[in-house]
Order: sequence, then structure tokens, then C-alpha cells
Amino acid sequence: MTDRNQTATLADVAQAAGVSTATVSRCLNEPEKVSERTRKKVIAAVNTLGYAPNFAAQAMAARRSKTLGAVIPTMANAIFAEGLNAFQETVMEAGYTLLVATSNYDPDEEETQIRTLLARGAEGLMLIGHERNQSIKDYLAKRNVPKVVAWAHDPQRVGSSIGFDNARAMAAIVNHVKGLGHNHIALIAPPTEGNDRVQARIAGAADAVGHALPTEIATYDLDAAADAFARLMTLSPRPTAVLCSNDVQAAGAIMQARAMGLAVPGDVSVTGFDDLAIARAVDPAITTVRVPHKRMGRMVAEQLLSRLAGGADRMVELETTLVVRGSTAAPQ
Amino acid sequence: MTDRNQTATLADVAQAAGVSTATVSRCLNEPEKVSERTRKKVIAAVNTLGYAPNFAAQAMAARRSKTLGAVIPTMANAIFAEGLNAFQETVMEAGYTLLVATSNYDPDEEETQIRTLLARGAEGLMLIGHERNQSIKDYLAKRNVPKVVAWAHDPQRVGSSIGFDNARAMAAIVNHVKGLGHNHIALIAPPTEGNDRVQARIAGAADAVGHALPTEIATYDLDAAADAFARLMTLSPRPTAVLCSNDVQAAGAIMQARAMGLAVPGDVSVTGFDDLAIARAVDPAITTVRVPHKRMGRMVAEQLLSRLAGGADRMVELETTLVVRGSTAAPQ
DNA sequence: GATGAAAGTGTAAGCGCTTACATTCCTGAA
DNA sequence: TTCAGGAATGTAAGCGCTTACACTTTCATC
Repeated sequence: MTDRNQTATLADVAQAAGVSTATVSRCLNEPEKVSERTRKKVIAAVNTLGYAPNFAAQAMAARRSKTLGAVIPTMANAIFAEGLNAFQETVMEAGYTLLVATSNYDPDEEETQIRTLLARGAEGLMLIGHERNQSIKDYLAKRNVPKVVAWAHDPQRVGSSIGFDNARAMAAIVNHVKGLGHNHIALIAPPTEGNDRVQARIAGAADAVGHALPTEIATYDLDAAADAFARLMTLSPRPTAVLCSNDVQAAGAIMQARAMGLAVPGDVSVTGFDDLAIARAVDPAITTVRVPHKRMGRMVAEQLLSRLAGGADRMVELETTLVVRGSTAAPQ
Repeated sequence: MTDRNQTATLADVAQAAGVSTATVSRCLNEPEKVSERTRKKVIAAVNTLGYAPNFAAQAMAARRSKTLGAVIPTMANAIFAEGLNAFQETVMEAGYTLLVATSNYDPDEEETQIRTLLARGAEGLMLIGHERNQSIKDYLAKRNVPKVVAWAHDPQRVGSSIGFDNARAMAAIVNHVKGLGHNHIALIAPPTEGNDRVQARIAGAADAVGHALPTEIATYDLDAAADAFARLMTLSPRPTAVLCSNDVQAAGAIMQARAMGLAVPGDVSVTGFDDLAIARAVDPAITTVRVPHKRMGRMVAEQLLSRLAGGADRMVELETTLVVRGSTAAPQ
């Protein structure tokens, strides 16, 4: 801890330029309020000293951090990557920086991450799904932090959200499969706790067929999905269609089908969700639901910025589209 | 901007607990220095007020942020996700928080991201690869910011790095393919500018065969790789093996081969790099190089923390392993 | 040239914390 | 009982910035 990280301060720049710190600050933040002459002097000083503003000091003095936060369940698969990217881009264009945290699908972890982001000065949050601990909901309400919920749409809720109707999207898949003639349909879904998107999908599927479907729980990786698929294949009657909550799981299911010598879609149809790259990479390509991730991310950012500027809450429902590919066909 | 975000401050807690701010601060940061009695009072006050420390103020007063930064090329594919995750976990265990930024494989963008992270108080950085703008190198050197380079190992360089020998890993693939009897080998690689890992891989392949190989450049997505594969198939003699710089590209190549009616590995062998999930999801599964992402991420964090604590620079070379799967076979 | 408004600049008070140093309290040995 | 010395606490000086307010210049107008 010697003089590491020694950095020029505003005062250094001011001295070098022969002006006051106020002028330097203005020059950097509201250049139009400073005369041409002074501006040049200041900029020269900034450059020679390699001055970079200290973020903490800035945030503290101005009492706003120009920072937004996002907490997503995971970075481990691509589900959120694209939306987050679009979110980030939009946010940066507006001069804000983004703090990202992951909750690992754990409500408690999400809560601490939210608190951390807030302590770090996040002025607004993007959150995934509606469901979370009551304590953190209260906290957010009390602090009056603008937030917008993404990846979910539920007209029953209040507040800002940009998302799609998970139940309806799932129902669309079910109807497609039913339309092909399948009567023995089963589900592979990730753990439902704290995940209202998945709950909605399971419920949507049940609604569409009129009863609850046999469901195996698997985490978001190939092997877990493969195991779940194997378990489903022991049921009798054996399902002729397996609907997965995610393309990765669908890929795992297809992988396992291959290992078991079952043809897809000949012996069993498989569907995914999200339309990730992997959906087209596997053989057969996966019938899935395309979610407008990019658009969603961008709209979340816009809505959040609008809330920050005093705008009203808004709920937007985005359309999803069924993408039929080779992994589904009529049962033999 | 009314009284939004009003939050209890240290002073509020101090008043509520009937002690000084210094005591509250100590109670939170060095509890052992405070008597049992006071501690209880303070903790009670903290809870009833819902106090959370203001990060900016903390960082400013203590003149250290307990923050590390990482800038990775992209979150769009899974390449860096796993390593970053491990990095993050290790860093959090040590009580640090992590700031992540993406450069989109653009050196200039990387430079601004690094500056941003530093302005935000990052005390150390994880960077991918050795190659970057001289200006930012100078800046880091001048500010004496501890950094460790990941994903690359180059004995020629100085400083801390945890990585593997990209050239050697690629040579291993080439040797495997050559060993199967292939003489017409081609490459699909991402844009090489500012990406020393890819440059090393291309060079490693060239070394292993004794001459430069026909190479098509494609970004990290299925379609770009598919196009690149199609272009390679127009060469004469037609390559019997296509080595990709990444599993996603390999998946794209296989997808395209299927579309063109070419059998993999019958008509053409394909290899990948990284051993991502997708490598096992596709059919045939991809012969690839397994990189110890998790271990690497963890070691980078440890090395960075050690540097922060005054430790010395260290260069670690990790082993990679060739994983032979169905996508490679002897040429017909 | 005098005048007042507008434009440019400076002064200084914090923002919410940490921490060196000063002060007070408590303990046990003499 | 006394008192040294450690333990517990308080006081107050910043950390590097922004910004209200005060002040000085500039300049068009009369």
C-alpha cells in the first residue's frame, strides 16, 4: 500500500490549469458553461496529468451514481446473455454504467445481491421474474427504487415489466404437439422454487391439456436433462413427446435419446424453449419458442431510464413465436 | 428527485444507538474492538433503521474499494462464463466484489472499459490475453495496477498470467488429425486482430504441419462458421479435416456439412476448442480440447488477491487435454 | 462613457464514511 | 486505596468531488 494507484485529482488539474476546481468540474460536466479559452487549458491539463475522475467521489458529491443494476439467475448458460447485452448497450448509450450480479436461482442470494447493488449506488434495477422474498420487496418499496421485471408478463401484478406470457408460450407448444396427435406428453423443467417463469410454463402446459403432466426436474445442463429424459422413458405409457423448459435441456434429451437408441422425432418428439443457438446446432434441430431477447433487453433499459426520469410504470407483453423444426413429428 | 432513495446513514445509526459514528463504524468493520453491550445496541439500531453502508463513501474514506475488475471479450457465448464464474466466487469469498465489463473483442473498447473499471475503484484486474493497446499498458504500468492475464500463456511475456499454451493445444489437435492420416487440413478461426490466443492457435497449427494452413475467418456464431465451412469446401483439393478455433464454430461447421450432404467424419473431420456443452450435444460429438476453465478462474482470482497483498508475479501454465470424440476419423 | 444583464469564475460547504489521536473507563497489582 | 495501562469510546480531519451562492468580467445598449 505504498503510493500505488496515486492518481491526479481534480485539484491537481485545477492547479495545473490555473483555475478553480469548480471550473474544472464544470468543464468536464457542463462544457457549455465554460469559456473556450479555459476549456482548452483544462483539457490540456487533464491530458498531461492523465486525470480520470474518481467515481466514488463523484457519486457521493452529486448524490447520483449514473449506475443501474441487473441481477440475473446465471451466466452459465446463454439464456440471459443476449438480453443482458442489449440492456447493457442501451444503458451505456444513455451514459449509465451497469452492475451485473447473479443469484444462482436462489432467492436469498438474489436478495443479498440486490442489497449489494443498491449499496453500490444502483439507481434502478432490472430483475428477472416477479417472484422474490417479501423482505426484499418491502425494502425496494421503502427505498422507492425504480425496477423493471423482465422475462415475465403477468397482468395480475403491478409495476413495470417487459416480458412475455410464459404460460401462453408453453400452451402454444403443447397445442402444436397435440395437433400432431400426441397424447402422452411429459415435461422436463428446472427447479421451480422462486422461478415463476417455469411455474407459469408448467401451469400453461397443464391448462392446455386439461391435466397436470408428468414432470421431471433437471438443472440447466445436458447431463441432468439427459437423466430426466431417461426417467421419463421408464413411464408407462411411455411419453411420445417431451417438452423441455429450455433448449439446453432439449439438447440433453435428444442426446440421451440417441444414447438409448430412440429416434427423434420418430420414437419421441422433443421441444425446447428460448431458441438459443444450440437449437439449430443439434440434429434434429429443435422445435422451440423464439423469445425476442434483444428487443426485451432494450425495452427494459428504456423503461428503466424512463422511470428514473420520472416516467410512469408500464407493462409490456412481447410476442413469442413457435419455431417448428425437425425434433417434432406425429407419433408413429 | 424528491426524497427517493433516502437511506439511514452511519450518523443516524449512531444517534439511535446513542454512540458516536466511530463506534458504529468499528462495530461494523472490527467488531472485536467494541464491547458486547455497545455492539448489541448498534446492531439493533442497524436493523431497525435498515441501515446499509454507502459504498462510495466507504471506498472514499478508506481509500480502498474492495473491488476487482474483469474485462472479457464477450458474454454472448459460453467461452468465458465458466471461468468468470469461478473467478467471481473466489473473489467474493475473499470479501471483494467484482465488476465485469465486455470489450466485444475490440482493443479500443477494452481500453475504455479498463479505464472505467479503474475509475470505479477496481484495485486489480483480470484481463484476457496479452495483446492490447500500448497506451493502456502504459497507463496500467504507471498506475501500478495489479493485473493478471488469463486464457493465455506466453513465457516471453512478463507479469502474472494463468493460462495455457494455445499454440501447443492446437498442435495437439493437428497431430491427432495428422495421425489419422489427414493431409488436407483447413482452419476456421475468429478475427485475429487483438486476439493473441487465436493468433497462437493458427501459428501452432502451421508449425505442426510445417506450413500455413488455408484459413477462413468467421465470428463466433453458427451461421458465420457455416459460411466459412462452405467456402473451405470449395477449395481443391478439398480439405478432409476442418479445425475450428471454438466449439460453436465446429457445431456450425457440422451443421453446414449436414446441409451440404457431407458426412462427418466420413467425408470431413471437424474439431473444436474449449469443450463447451455444445460439443457433446451435437451429433457427432466434437473432438476438442478441454480447457480447465474453472481451475483457471479460481487461480486467476487467487493470484490477483496475492498480488494485492504484495505477492510476486507468477506465471502458471495449465495443461489442456485433447478429447477425442466422434467428429474425427481417418479420411476415406 | 455609463449601465445592467448575461456569462464566466471562484469560494466553500458538504456528501457518508474511516481512522489517527485524544479522552474516558475499567481492571488488577501494589 | 491507588494508579498504571489496556480497553472502549469519542472527536474531528479528511477522502475527491459537485454545486449553491457570491463575485467578477464582458458586452450590447443607451
